[in-house]
Amino acid sequence: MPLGLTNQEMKKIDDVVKARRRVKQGELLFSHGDLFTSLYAIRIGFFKSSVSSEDGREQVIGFQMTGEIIGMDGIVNDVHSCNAVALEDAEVCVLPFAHIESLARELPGLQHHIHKIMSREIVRENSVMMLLGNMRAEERLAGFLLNLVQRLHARGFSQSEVILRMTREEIGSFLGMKLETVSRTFSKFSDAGIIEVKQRYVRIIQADALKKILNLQRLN
Amino acid sequence: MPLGLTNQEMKKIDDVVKARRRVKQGELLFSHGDLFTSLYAIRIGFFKSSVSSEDGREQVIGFQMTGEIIGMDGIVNDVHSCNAVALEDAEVCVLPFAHIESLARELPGLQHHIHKIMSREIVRENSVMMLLGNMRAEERLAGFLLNLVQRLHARGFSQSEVILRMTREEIGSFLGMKLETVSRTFSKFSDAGIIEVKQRYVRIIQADALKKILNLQRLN
DNA sequence: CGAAAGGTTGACACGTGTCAAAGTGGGTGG
DNA sequence: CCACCCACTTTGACACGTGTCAACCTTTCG
Repeated sequence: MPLGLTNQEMKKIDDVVKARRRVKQGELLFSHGDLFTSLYAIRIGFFKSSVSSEDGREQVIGFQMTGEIIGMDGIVNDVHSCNAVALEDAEVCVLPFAHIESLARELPGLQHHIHKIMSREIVRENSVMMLLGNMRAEERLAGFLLNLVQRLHARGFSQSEVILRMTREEIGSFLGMKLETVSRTFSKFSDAGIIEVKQRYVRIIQADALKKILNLQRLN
Repeated sequence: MPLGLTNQEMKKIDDVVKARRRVKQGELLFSHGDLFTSLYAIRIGFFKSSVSSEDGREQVIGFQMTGEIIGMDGIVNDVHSCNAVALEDAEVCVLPFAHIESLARELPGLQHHIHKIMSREIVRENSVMMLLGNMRAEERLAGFLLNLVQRLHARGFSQSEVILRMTREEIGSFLGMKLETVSRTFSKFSDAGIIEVKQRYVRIIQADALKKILNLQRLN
């Protein structure tokens, strides 16, 4: 909320944001079919969001971390269409959407902020579609790693070291590839000296090499 | 706008919606880097939206038709991040976003409507991610065709016949496959008696068969 | 300490990409 | 108004990246 607000206005927002909810590792924050009432602002922890097809296949549509907002899929039909699972013990602010809307009518800055958050999600998904539609395994994984460390870095963490919160299978689901291919591609990067991998631990040695893989795709 | 509004309120909305813009076939409504000022409601015509990577590859992220709203990608950074091209002569309503926002503060129904539109776009992209990440060529094309005729049918057109407005290459870009694979998959469906194809003309003979291909994916 | 879950690696299969050639249709200029 | 041309589509042969299946290794947790 980076906006010039009076104390009174800040207080109104604080009131909406009061409720907290803890979600243990592996538990659902919400799932497909749940009534939509609120958005959630992640305070602590790491989530994955996914949709599933009628025949049971899962597609991870994103990984969310501290400061990000989830639940916007539920607005259109008053029912959530995707699942949100905590990948580690987590805590969220519950933001009752009806309150948000009424507050947004009073506070133009808040209103615009909400529009931006939804637009950002649309733009993010656009770039995931590029990744899924146009890129090969190496490019996908390079893009995934760079995006992940960039977001972690923005939150004060290392830009070269990560402990992954998700399995190879979940990474693969997100990137549209099988877990074996994820594992093999990690190994390939490791053999090339671009990263160091040991299970969930990943250290990026040559970020430039990853960027190169991401951009100059078809030139190898 | 399916909402109980007074005449006065309707008039305010009409004022915002007054401006029109014509876009000829092949022309851009907006493109990557353009300043964002407005959303656009399609009155007539058929559009494709796409993003492009730094090395020039294009990913079609959607096809939009009458009644749909485009341009929401621009809100987050005040700059459009994707391109919108008319696939046939088209006309849109220009909806200046600042006006929309101020009006939405007065009219809760309009406000919620806007949130729904953005949420619907997020949900749509979720299902495209499922398609790109989990499905094979036949399933993708089946899903594409069913979605297309369903939307056309909702607008009063036939639910079994379509004249495609886009090339095989554009379909392929959207579905994450090459144009030859699109063509081959059309032929395969045609050989199976599921559809009739002649260039841009497609007639769906067995919608059930398409639905079956879409759901029972890995059971062939 | 043992079992279960997750990760790595190998061999092979298969779907889709690539490259090439030929067919089709619509728009435009003569 | 017709014919040519160009963009688009179809189809074939082959290549290659990723999926599949299986075995084995590592780590975590009860």
